Amino acid sequence: MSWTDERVETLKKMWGEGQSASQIAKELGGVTRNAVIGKVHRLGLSNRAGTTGAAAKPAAASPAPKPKPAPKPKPELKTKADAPVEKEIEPAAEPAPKPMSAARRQIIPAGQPLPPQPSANEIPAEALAKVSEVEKKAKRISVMELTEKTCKWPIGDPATEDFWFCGLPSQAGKPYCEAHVGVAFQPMSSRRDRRR
DNA sequence: CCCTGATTCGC
DNA sequence: GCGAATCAGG
Repeated sequence: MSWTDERVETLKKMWGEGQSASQIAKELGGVTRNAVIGKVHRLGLSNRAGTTGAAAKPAAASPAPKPKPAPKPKPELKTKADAPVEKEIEPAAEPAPKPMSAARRQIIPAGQPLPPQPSANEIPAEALAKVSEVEKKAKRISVMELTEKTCKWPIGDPATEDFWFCGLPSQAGKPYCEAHVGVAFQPMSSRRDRRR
């Protein structure tokens, strides 16, 4: 497989959405995550808004600081009719005030306890914030799509259609993604350390 | 062991 | 330019 325009586009899009290299590779097919990562680097778009595994690398001590300008403006591509090019979503910019749709707007019914939904008890505000942030990127997968490797954090009210699972990649063994593990497994004494 | 991205280097 | 192998880390 070669990096056609389309494939590169998909790569950019997904990478921008925060998808992992392996997920992108899987989506594209015919390539491994290494290929994806390699391409990402060659394209100059490496760092994203916070990665999981090993992001920031010293990159050795190369005395050749290469600033990467290359904004790479994209010339308008006009074909027959104005095809709805694409809806580039702004990467981690601002928190975007909850654009909740009417459906999702549904307020929590007082009485029926929602799923695990942390009783907002002693959960660190930052953790909760992280969760709500993550929920925006959630894949919204159905129960059928859950695997050993997807976050099984339920979002919404199971009694309505307004329900889905996070679906983001879960970490080894754990049933939830990083963010949800944070609020799911609160030791006993909430926070303690904090880095970054 | 699962996963993540980063880097290297032969092709 | 490409990407497997390797590295480094969670």
